Amino acid sequence: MRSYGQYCGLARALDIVGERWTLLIVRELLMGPRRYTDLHQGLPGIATNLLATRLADLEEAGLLAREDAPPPVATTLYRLTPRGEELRPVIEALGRWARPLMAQGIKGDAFRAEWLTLPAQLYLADREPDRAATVIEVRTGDQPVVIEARDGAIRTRMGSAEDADAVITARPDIALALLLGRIDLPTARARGLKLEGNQRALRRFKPA
Amino acid sequence: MRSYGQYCGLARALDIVGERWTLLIVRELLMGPRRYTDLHQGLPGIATNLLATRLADLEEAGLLAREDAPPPVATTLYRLTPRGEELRPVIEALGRWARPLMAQGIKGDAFRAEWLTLPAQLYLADREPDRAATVIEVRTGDQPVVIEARDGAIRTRMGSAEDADAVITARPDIALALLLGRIDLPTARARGLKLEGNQRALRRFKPA
DNA sequence: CAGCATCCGCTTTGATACTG
DNA sequence: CAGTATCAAAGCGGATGCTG
Repeated sequence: MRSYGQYCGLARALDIVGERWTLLIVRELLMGPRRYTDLHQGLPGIATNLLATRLADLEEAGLLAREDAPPPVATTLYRLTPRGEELRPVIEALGRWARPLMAQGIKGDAFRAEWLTLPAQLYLADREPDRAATVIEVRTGDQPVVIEARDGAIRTRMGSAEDADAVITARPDIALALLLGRIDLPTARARGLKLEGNQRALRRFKPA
Repeated sequence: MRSYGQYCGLARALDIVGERWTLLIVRELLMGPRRYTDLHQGLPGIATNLLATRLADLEEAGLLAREDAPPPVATTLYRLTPRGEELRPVIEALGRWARPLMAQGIKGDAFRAEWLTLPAQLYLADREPDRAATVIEVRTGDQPVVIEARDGAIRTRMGSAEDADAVITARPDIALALLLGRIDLPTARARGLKLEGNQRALRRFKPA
């Protein structure tokens, strides 16, 4: 554990969460407790030994705790402690700063549908908070995601929606550009996006 | 420039500002334009070649720009671009998260008076916004700092105050603990703190 | 002296293989 | 499934040298 050796809040924070991969591990755990294998799959590119040492460091720093999963599965789960959860505003601030970076397209980068949660929460707002909920399903590759506008808030969850108002199938950067109004529907379609259901559902979402 | 290669805002942000020392350089520049030598002194422990490459990376990423200082000095200044300034909320979020870490005392860490700016802004509030300004000078070692409560806001600046209501001379962790109300004045005095002037001036400040 | 670039020993990281 | 072991490559810290 190398330290900056400075009596400065930023430096001490970075002593704990500033190493490579650490905040990305926290990102994964902010979506709920995970098994080692889940984390490894959610962090493409990380070496397994690094993941193991980071988890040990985070546990020692009091940001996460191991726990035994309930009987049927009987494995180890990693869960953020309250102190670890307190990093959410940090990750949100970085996520907001990153908005222009997401507009640059996916290039050759890896992508997991779970990662849509962050931009959906940070970049989208509900244009019509007083109307009944609008639900869309987004299919970008590995897993479908449900994005829902309800009561002025945006919620996301993994999985399919029986009652989706619309279903988008597209590359993640195209889907995001459409939802954020950076491109219009014809342009998105020209870039391979498929839309089923009621296309008016999209208007429910506006850039935050 | 190593990349995580993930289409995720957090990962892309960390591709740019996640390397060692980078956010600490931004911390320095958030306090105003600096010369190379100022930066080197404000970042105890950084290797000079690392500072040079980080500055080049930050310039290429559009977060800072070099400029020539006005005639009398005639040197190069490094200044954050607007995009670089937008990192302020990120550093503030990390600074807030670090609050318990600052309570752990200075241990053997290096300290610069300028670093008091962050905790003063983030951890202190004005208890009596309607009264005339209260000004205190804090002497912690290298340079004096002025902390001022005025109109409900906390301001800091480097230097001395002619008209200070009180002057504190102490180790930075002791001064901070006193201002934040974590220890009382007798305890602080027992730990070597000296207070001149009106000790009621301290009551103007409360923990944020 | 300010502003780097170069070199060297050490630490961290990444890729892969292996184990209970 | 959940890691540990191994080793090469990259990154870092410190010292020193170069250039205006």
